[in-house]
Amino acid sequence: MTVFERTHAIFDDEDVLRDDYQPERIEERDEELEEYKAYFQPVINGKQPRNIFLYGKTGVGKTVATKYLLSHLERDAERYDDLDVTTVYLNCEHLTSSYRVAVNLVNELREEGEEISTTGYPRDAVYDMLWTELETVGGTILVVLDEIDYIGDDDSLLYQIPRARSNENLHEAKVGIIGISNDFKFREQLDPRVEDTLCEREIHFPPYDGNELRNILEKRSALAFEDGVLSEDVVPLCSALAAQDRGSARQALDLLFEAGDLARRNGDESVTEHHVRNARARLEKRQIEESMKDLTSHDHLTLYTITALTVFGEEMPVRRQTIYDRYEDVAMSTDHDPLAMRSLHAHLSDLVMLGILERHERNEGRSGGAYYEYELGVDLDAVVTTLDGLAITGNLDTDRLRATAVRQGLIDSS
DNA sequence: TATCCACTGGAATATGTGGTCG
DNA sequence: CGACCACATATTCCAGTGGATA
Repeated sequence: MTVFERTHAIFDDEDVLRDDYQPERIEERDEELEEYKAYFQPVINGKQPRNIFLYGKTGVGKTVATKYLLSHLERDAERYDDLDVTTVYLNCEHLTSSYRVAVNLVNELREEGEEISTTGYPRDAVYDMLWTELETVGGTILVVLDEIDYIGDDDSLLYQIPRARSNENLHEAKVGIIGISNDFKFREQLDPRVEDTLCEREIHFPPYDGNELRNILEKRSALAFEDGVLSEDVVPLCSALAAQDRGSARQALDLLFEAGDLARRNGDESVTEHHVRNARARLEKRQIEESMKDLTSHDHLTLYTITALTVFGEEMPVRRQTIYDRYEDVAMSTDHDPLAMRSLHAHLSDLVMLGILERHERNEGRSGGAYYEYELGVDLDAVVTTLDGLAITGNLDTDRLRATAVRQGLIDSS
């Protein structure tokens, strides 16, 4: 009997498919890079840097292009003795105010161990610290604020930075902001004065089409996979699926990686269309589960309530009052104080925004009035799996939930 | 066409948490 | 310690809303 068997290596270097991989060459973005490069020219000439605003959906090369150009810029600037270029990269994900972004910038610029805490200081004190740090660094400083739309409508920092010199907050340092956003509407919600300065140069990154994605995937897969393990139709399929959806290279690369990973785990010799299709389903499910994990406890209770209503035979979709009645019981049985109706309503709206719930508007006029009806907007299996892993549902019977759902054919029994 | 139902959702305000500073 | 700060969440209050019906 054979105990050990040689497995087939699928990947040569899987890191090439990862999010943080920085390719030697950026594919399919020649025009954008050309434009982008031109906007950096003043920096090399020793002038005040321009503020630049990049926008485009996720996975269309904004961040990769930025990191690529900035690393070249820093390197090329070293050839000039009178030039001192520093870049600071900050991802603003979850930083929902100017204050938080400022705190994170200060910490980014400070030595390890010298960081400040995220609350407690007056706003102006943090801004002063920021000016001090920027002055200490001096020279030309390019601040990249990725996913800047998280900052919402509190844009005072974006107003202050470009004006720091004329307000005598900065003397030595020349600061330029590079704002990156997924959401073009963000621009419109800015204060007009901020929009003027921040968006003085802007570049749009369009989604990739199928052919572009195919080229990108071919270049990457040549490095990532062992020779000959990809069957012919894998790259075209990943490209086509991603192109149909959002035109995101990120998505196409994730799909390719996941397909390879599945093949590896199954001990298969090659990656086939079949793996890609499975990978897609797995990624979708995982994405739903991820999005549900960072919700608040009352979001989870709300979600549990609706799931329970779905599984235990309530007529779907359900109205708010029905949800609320059940929710009160659920909250009590898990040692939570039930929230007021208005708050539950807010949680329902949040879940709708996240696509986890669906909401239908109904209006029965004088006799019935206007109201919403809610139901789950995502795969029931994914919801039950997530709820099962949560601490708050400890004394709720998620096993019975799943068993009942399976019995009713709402979930596959696998 | 005015009415009226059963909500919705904005705004002001309150509460609780985790922090600085003198 | 007490005064103060930022922020996430809740609560309270209530002016709309849109369409079936009298």
